[in-house]
Parts: sequence; structure tokens; C-alpha cells
Amino acid sequence: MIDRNHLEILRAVDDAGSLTAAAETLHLTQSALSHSIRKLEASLNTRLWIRDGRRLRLTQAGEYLLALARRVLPQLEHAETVVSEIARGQRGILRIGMECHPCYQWLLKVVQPYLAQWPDVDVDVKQKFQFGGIGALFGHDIDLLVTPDPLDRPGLRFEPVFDYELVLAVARQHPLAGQDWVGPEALAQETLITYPVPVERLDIFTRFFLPAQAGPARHKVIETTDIMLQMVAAGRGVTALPGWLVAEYGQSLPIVPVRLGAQGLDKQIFLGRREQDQGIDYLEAFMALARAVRWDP
Amino acid sequence: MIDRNHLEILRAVDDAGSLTAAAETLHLTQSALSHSIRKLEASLNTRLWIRDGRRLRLTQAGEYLLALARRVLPQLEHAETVVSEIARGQRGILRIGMECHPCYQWLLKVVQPYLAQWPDVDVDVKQKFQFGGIGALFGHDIDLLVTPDPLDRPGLRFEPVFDYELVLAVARQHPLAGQDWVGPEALAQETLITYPVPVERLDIFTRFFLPAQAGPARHKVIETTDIMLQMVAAGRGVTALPGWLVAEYGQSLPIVPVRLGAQGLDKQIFLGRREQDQGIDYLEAFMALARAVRWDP
DNA sequence: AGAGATCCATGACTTTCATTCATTTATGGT
DNA sequence: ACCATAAATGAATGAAAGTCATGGATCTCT
Repeated sequence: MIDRNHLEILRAVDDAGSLTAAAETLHLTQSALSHSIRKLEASLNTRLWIRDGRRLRLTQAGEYLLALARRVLPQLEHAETVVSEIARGQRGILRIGMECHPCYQWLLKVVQPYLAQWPDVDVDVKQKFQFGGIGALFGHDIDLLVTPDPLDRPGLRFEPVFDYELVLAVARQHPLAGQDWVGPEALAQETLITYPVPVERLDIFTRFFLPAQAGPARHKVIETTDIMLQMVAAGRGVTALPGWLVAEYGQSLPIVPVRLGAQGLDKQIFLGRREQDQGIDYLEAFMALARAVRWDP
Repeated sequence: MIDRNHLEILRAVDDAGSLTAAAETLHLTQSALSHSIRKLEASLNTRLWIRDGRRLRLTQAGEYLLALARRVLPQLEHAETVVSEIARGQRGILRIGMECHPCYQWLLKVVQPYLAQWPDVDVDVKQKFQFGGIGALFGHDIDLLVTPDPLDRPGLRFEPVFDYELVLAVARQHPLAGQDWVGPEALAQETLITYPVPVERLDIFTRFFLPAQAGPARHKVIETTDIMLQMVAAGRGVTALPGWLVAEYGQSLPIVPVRLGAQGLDKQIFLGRREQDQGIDYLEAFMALARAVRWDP
């Protein structure tokens, strides 16, 4: 059984040139080393050194193990520093879950400076969850959840990270483009484009159409924000998105925002995490950055 | 201090799924493992597992160490089998020293079947020695020495591996080509080509020219046998080489052998090794093969 | 809800093993 | 021949790893 000790001795003896000198560097007595190597040789059933005069020379088996030591020991030593970094929260993998399609744009704005600040932390973003975002948080599949629905459960903590208004994005030459706001009935002849999620999780339905017992003429689903807004710009439909996002895309595409209802649809995005993770530096740092980032100037 | 034990435990717990099951496979009690991991965690100042219900889940630090274990443990295990192979003389590096230029051709004929027979033994051939071939043997720079001079020293053993005749190689159309043999004075007008070694180590001088107080007209040195014989074939000189070697090259080049002196110059090549190396399988095997190989049909 | 089974944690104790101390043996240099 | 230096050895010791017995927590099944 080759133990770390043994590799350590192999290396020290080779570096120091003699048992006595190696014992010094290992803060042991020469006797201890002599006993150790004798025992190791016995367990391997091989000589690793042969006495040549009053110095030791490695046998071929010894040479082989020395090479192993020089290969393996640095890995173990490095692992110790890495573990201590992880322990102090200075290194790790931050796995972020997303339950809110347009938030991806926002997340990018946080992750970018974050990665620069924490070079030893890897960020991983997941979007599909077998048991929902909360389940993923509980099951330790993710460490942070970006969601519009802060389901308050013991063991979890949700915190709003930004407020925004959900607006209707329409093409610039669309008849509705000039209006201050639109009501549900004004969209009765329109095509509504949304992300492919259940209607009960779309605020445009739950808070806009349903209360008025109204609905759009057609409903199409599209996966990506870019294509979605290309469609809107082409006059092929309208969609509900965060105001800041529409404003941003408005700079490159002929689309404009229109308020939904007289008061507008206000929303909040929350960042959820496990209570027990409190105190992990790189996680706290992400929260702080998330709160700080402004998304529309 | 991360020890092999610890990695072993990390892996076993992950494989078995629980402490209790891992204890089984490691032939330890569950209690022993519990104590061990507790101590390891204390020494690293980090939790590696967190209790999740009645099962253990790895923390990030734990995951990292598990990855380390899966990387490092197989190396240690493999090393153990390699060492035992080396111990049984079934694996190693055979370092052969050469003090005899033309022997290289012969060596190739031995090494070729040897490598096939001993796939786990590497062969290394060295030709330059700071303190001579004997010194290299004593200094463990080489394990075998191929030499024409068996310097008998305590601790070393030399064994003749083949006898041959040193002959003069001349171009086929050379005036001497038809003769049964040549005397020293017959070469008084010739150019002699040799390897670049001191004259006192060239038999053609020590045993042929010097006793007759004669010598060649010119003496050129060339490193390689191939070029040397190209020169001879081109009529640019003559050279002294093993008969079997000249015969072999004679098949592709217009060169022929001529006996040196009426009786010819007989030589022997020896293989030397350290006495203490007796019993090393792959070394003995090389000796046996060396004795067995026939070099001229 | 309760009983039983399963799993991990813990403390006291025992055993094993690494380490030290004191000495001997071997080897080189002067 | 003598001294300095290096490794080996054996007995003694102490720390670390292991066991045993037990308790607490959690999950499952009825």
C-alpha cells in the first residue's frame, strides 16, 4: 500500500540526497525514515533503495515511484489550497437557475462584471428543471434562482433585485404605436407572441386579458427574444416584455413600447437562494452585484 | 493533510452511496469512517459532506476532492502493479552501453527479438561514457556493456557472446581483392579508414601494423559504418571490420573481405554486467538471447 | 400516527503503528 | 588508525485509527 507519506519520503530523500538530510526537512528523525522505508519495502516486496557505500541509490522500482511522487504530490498540495479557497468562499461553481425568459438579458449584465471580479468562480446557467426552480434549489441542482415568483418556503430566501414595467412591444408603424396605453380589448384583433410557457405563468394573460375576459386573436410561441422581436418589428405580431428590454432593442429595431392598461403592469424579479448558503463569499458577492446593476440608464 | 485513506474514503462513500455501505467495502466499521471524515474535515477546516436527511451529500469542496481521488487513486493502484512487475524482473529499462562501433549491427539483431519477447522492458543504448564503459557499469549509468575488452574487476562479470574474424574490407576491383590474405607491408600505400577512436584501441594497429613496425599511407576517421563502406566501395580506402559485417554489406556493395595476416585476426565480443544484477529476469533473458543469436548463416 | 428499520454521530476503550531514543554497524576521508 | 558521517536496529512510547455500544434523527410502511 503506497501511502502519501511514502511518496513524500521518496521525494525528500531524492531532494536532500541522504536519509539524514531528508529527515531534517521532514522534521523527523533519521530513524523514523529508516523504519518507514523498510516497512514500505517489505509491503511492496521490493527494495526501493540499495546501499551504495554510505549513500542510498534508487532501484528501478524506486525510480518509478519517485516519478509517481513528483507527479502526484503537487496535485495533492494544490488540492489543499483549492479546498481552503472553496472553504473561504473564494472559489466555486455558482449554478444559477432561470425561470424568467427575458431575465437572461439582465443576467448577462450581472455575470459579466462578476466573472471579472471572481476569476476562480465558474458560473453555470440552467433553464430546465424537472421539479421547478424551487425544487432545483432544494435539490442543490442550482445555488441561485432568478424568478418572478418568490414562493416563500422555509429554508429559502427571496430578495427582489429589480422592478420593471411589463410593456407591449409593437412595430413602430403599428396603429397602436402612438397611444399612451392599450386596454385588453384593443388587442382583440392582434397576434400575441410569447415564450413557450404555460399561460397561467404569463402575466399578460393572468393580469391583463383574464380580468377583462378578453384575449388576443392568435397566440404564437417563440423560444428566443431576438427572433420574437424580429417578428414584432416585421409587424407580424405584438409581445409583452420588460420595458427596459424593449427600450434596449428599440435602438436597433423599429419597435416601441406601449403601456399595458392605464396604470401599467409593474413586476419584480427575485433572486432566491438557500438560507444555509448564507456566508458564502462568492454568492453574497453575486447578490450585491445583482442589486447594484442598473439596466436602463 | 489529505492522505490516501481520505481519498479512498471519498471514493468508497460515493460509490457505495452511504457511510455504512462504504464501511463494508473498506472492511471497516461505520464508526471508523465517521471518525475519519470528521477528523479530515477538521484538519481541512471545511465540511466535505452535509447531512441531507439521513444521507450524505458532497459539498463543493467534497466534489473537488472526489474528482482528485478518481484521478489519483488509479495512478497509485497502477503503480503498485508496476512495482511488483519490476520486482519480479518483468518490467524495467535495460540500458546497454557500447564500446565497439561495429557491434551496433550485431546489437540490433539481438534487440529486435528481445523487444518482442519483453514488451514491458525498454531498451536504451548509450555510446558515450565520461569514465569509460566500466565506469558506466559501476556508476549504474548502464546495466550491460558490449565491449571487446573484458576488464576483469571484482563485482563485474564478462562473458564472451561471439567470436569473429577481423578482416580487411576492400573494393571488389581493388588489386588486393583476389588475395588469400594481406600482410602489413602490403598496405603501405593504402588509405585506412577507421572509427574515430584512439589508435591503441584499434586492433588493426595494435595487432597488425605495430608488431610489423608498419602502417598505412593515410588514416581517415569516419563515424558511421555505412559511409565508411561507401568510401571503401568507391576505392577511396580500405577498412578493418568484422567478417560477418563485411559479408553482409557485400551483398549490396561491391566490397570483399581479405584476411589480415596469414592466420587472420580473431576477436571476441564480451557482454559485461554487474554481479549484483544476477537474477533479474529481463537481464538474464537478454544474455541468453545474445548467446543464441547467430549473425552469419 | 406509530413502529420499525436504517443511517450517522458520539464517547470510551483498545490496538495498532509511527516515531523517538539510544546504540550499533558500515564507510570514507584525513 | 581514527574520526566523522550515514544508515540500521531494537525497545519504549505516544498519537492516531479502529471497535464497541449507544443515541438521535429520518424515512418507510402499515
